[in-house]
Amino acid sequence: MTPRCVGVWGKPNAVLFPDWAYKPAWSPGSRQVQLWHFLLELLGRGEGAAIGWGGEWGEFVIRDPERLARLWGERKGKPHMNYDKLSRALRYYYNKRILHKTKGKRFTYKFNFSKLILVNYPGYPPPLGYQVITKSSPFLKGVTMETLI
DNA sequence: TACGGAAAGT
DNA sequence: ACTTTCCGTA
Repeated sequence: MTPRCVGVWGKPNAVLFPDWAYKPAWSPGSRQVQLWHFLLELLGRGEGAAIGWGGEWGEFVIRDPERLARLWGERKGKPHMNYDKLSRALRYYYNKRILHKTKGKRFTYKFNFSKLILVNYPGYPPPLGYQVITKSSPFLKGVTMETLI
């Protein structure tokens, strides 16, 4: 099992999550990408046209909602995807504690990284050019690994 | 813009 | 299970 996806919080710092994050429990063989994986992919690539990190830890801003929806639709083979429907999927993340809304800030949401288990996966090297988060990573600002998990 | 119920799709 | 689709409501 290797880490499959990389999200970046201000290069060169990186966030890894393991292979099993792609697999819904009901379907061990499924590799269907989930929306929050996709968002972290785009954020990690620093492709700032559609989406970018916000000012706080885990916060992100959708800069071009319909463009983001189009990209998501392409990934999932849903040509009629739009922001209305994508945002409904984001709202389903509220109860699951994967995301919450940054109230008062347009198109701004925030990852609940503590729930996402976005910590380094011990025993595996980071992809080239990336750095694994550790307890002492300065941008964690005093948040411990135990807190994140 | 944003929310969340309801039902359908994969 | 995780959306996608649709839509009434605030």
